[in-house]
Amino acid sequence: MNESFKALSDPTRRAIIKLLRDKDRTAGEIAEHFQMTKPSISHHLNALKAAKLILDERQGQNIMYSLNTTVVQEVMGWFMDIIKKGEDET
Amino acid sequence: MNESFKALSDPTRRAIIKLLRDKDRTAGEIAEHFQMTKPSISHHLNALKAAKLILDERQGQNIMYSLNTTVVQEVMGWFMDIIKKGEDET
DNA sequence: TAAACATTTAGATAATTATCTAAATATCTA
DNA sequence: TAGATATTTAGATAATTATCTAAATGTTTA
Repeated sequence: MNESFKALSDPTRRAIIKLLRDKDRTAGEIAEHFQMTKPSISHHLNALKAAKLILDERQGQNIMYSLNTTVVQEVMGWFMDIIKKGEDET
Repeated sequence: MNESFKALSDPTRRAIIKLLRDKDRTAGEIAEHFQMTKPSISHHLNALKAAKLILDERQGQNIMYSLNTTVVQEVMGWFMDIIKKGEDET
């Protein structure tokens, strides 16, 4: 969970997640959306991968990245937990 | 929003939020829960305050901190947005 | 008003991280 | 198999951040 929060603390990485929300994309396609070198994007992809927020699969020359919605939901659960407590105080 | 995510990337700060979920607490009460100096906790409280995730109000000698659930919900909304997209793809 | 208490601010240091360039790895195609 | 393409890894550097001690600020009470 800590890895996830750390991964999400960077705006570039959150933007990558939003890109992957729509459809799976290769590392190159992802990199195109940013004014940053490919190695830097690769570094960010690694952080997201370490947190299991995204999944990678090689497809020929490309590596296709996809969103791991399960883990996104897990993190969202942390927030739900914060919000919901207090409800049962009635 | 970036401030919020940055603030949430630290485990101490997330623990502080969980403490405030149950009830409002003074800076001293919060500090008691951690093996860390009060200035360090103050630094973390500042980060949370900068993100508007918590609110502070002086009460005599103490400063009482409380959770700003509105902002917590806003951040949770970011996750909802990630998850919900794809639903309307049917 | 002086002493005590609660908290923050300032300044220093060590650790982490974001980014770059250069080089390595993996795959495809001619 | 050689060259082209896609991506990552390595190594360096600059910026950010977490933490500490010491000092300052604000409040209460005797």
